[in-house]
Amino acid sequence: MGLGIGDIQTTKNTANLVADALRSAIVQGKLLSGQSLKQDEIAAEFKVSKIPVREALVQLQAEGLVSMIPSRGATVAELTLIEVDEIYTIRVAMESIALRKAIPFLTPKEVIEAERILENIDHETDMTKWAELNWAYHETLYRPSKMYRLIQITKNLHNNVARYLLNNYLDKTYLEESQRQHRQLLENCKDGDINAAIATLEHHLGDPVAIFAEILGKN
Amino acid sequence: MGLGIGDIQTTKNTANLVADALRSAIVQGKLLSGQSLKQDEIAAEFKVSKIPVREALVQLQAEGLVSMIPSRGATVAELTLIEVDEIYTIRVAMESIALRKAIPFLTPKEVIEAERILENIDHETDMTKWAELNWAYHETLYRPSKMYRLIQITKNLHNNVARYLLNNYLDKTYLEESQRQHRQLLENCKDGDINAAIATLEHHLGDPVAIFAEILGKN
DNA sequence: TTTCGTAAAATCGTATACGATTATATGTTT
DNA sequence: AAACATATAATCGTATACGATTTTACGAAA
Repeated sequence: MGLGIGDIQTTKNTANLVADALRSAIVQGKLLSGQSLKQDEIAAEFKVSKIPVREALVQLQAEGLVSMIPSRGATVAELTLIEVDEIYTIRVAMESIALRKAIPFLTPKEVIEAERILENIDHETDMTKWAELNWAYHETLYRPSKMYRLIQITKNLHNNVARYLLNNYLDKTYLEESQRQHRQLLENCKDGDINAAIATLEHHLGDPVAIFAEILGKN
Repeated sequence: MGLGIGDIQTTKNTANLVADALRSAIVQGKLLSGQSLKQDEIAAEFKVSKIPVREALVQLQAEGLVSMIPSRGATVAELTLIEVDEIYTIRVAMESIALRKAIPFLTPKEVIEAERILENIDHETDMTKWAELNWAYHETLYRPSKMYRLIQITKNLHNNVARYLLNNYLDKTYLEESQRQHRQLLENCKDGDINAAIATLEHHLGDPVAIFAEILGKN
């Protein structure tokens, strides 16, 4: 049956809940890159034993958010600019595939949902929620592709760069430009213009990389 | 520091070893799709407790090889043909990126290694080892790209379809054709002809999908 | 026979405990 | 003071134990 976003998620076990909490903290930048993640500390914080904490860390390591070295512990994964660039390169390819496949199957349902999310983004001031809405918007456009694996991989990559975005990048000028691009992308999708949509997406995902490179150049 | 194939892997813990063993068994088809993976059984088999077994299962779930439902256990992940198709679509995109980035940095070292692997494939009769060598060949060509995340993701995808390949697909005709394509790809790479290399790769990765679709049509 | 309910068995989930490994502190020698 | 050795503390890794959940077996009722 595979993955699939619509899968019935029964109840989560403790490890899943811990992983969710740690993932949020990392993506939001509350846990900084390189910071050590001590099993006992985390276990105490969540009032659980180390067993589910270890499982959560293994999960997050697989997602690229945590680095683990046997017997030496876990840390919040660090990202070099080269890796950020790699991630955006992968994202452009993956999300282009998703768009190409999804656009012919896009229905008013997704369009309306996307528009609703864009309005929420307009009024959102909390950057953490902004990042969540940002991904929710993109995923809405990709979902009709039914390429759930691709979407999951891309979401992980998005989580990995979200920290960079939130810490180094977001100013009002960018946020407005980002929204303009979101709206243009949605227009392209509504028109069924796949090539235009992909071009807009490439532009949209290229901007952050350009700015990161500039930041790097200054140091 | 990130992932990176060259990372110093200190000693592996028990969970890593169990994950390695289970991964091999799944990729080789010794554990069949849908088969349940009981923690106590696996723990007894490897003469360890359930704790590292659970961590191994979480790891393999993240790789897409295992499905887990809380309180109900783990099974070897099943793959629909639609998912196999999705995986090959992603692989073509990812490996094209890797080739494009790698070819300008390809050195005689990788060329010689790739040729050596191809000779080994010629003489390999064990299909399990054939699959390993097959990936080793591809990875050799991608490594100069230094896109270690992309390579890791792609390797996982390869592992996911290897079962299909090994069970439904491999006959002498295909193996010979596959090797012809491998050698053509290597020539394209040596020539520095990126577009030709990508075209060969697309053809190489398209063949299995076509055959799978044919199998599906019969059922 | 089928359906339902209940009891028993199997299996999962995790807290506790303790040995193993690594990191840190302290003192000694050069 | 710097380098090394040793002792101590901190942390990781996992076996054991036991409660919780799910599955299975079995008998009663429809």
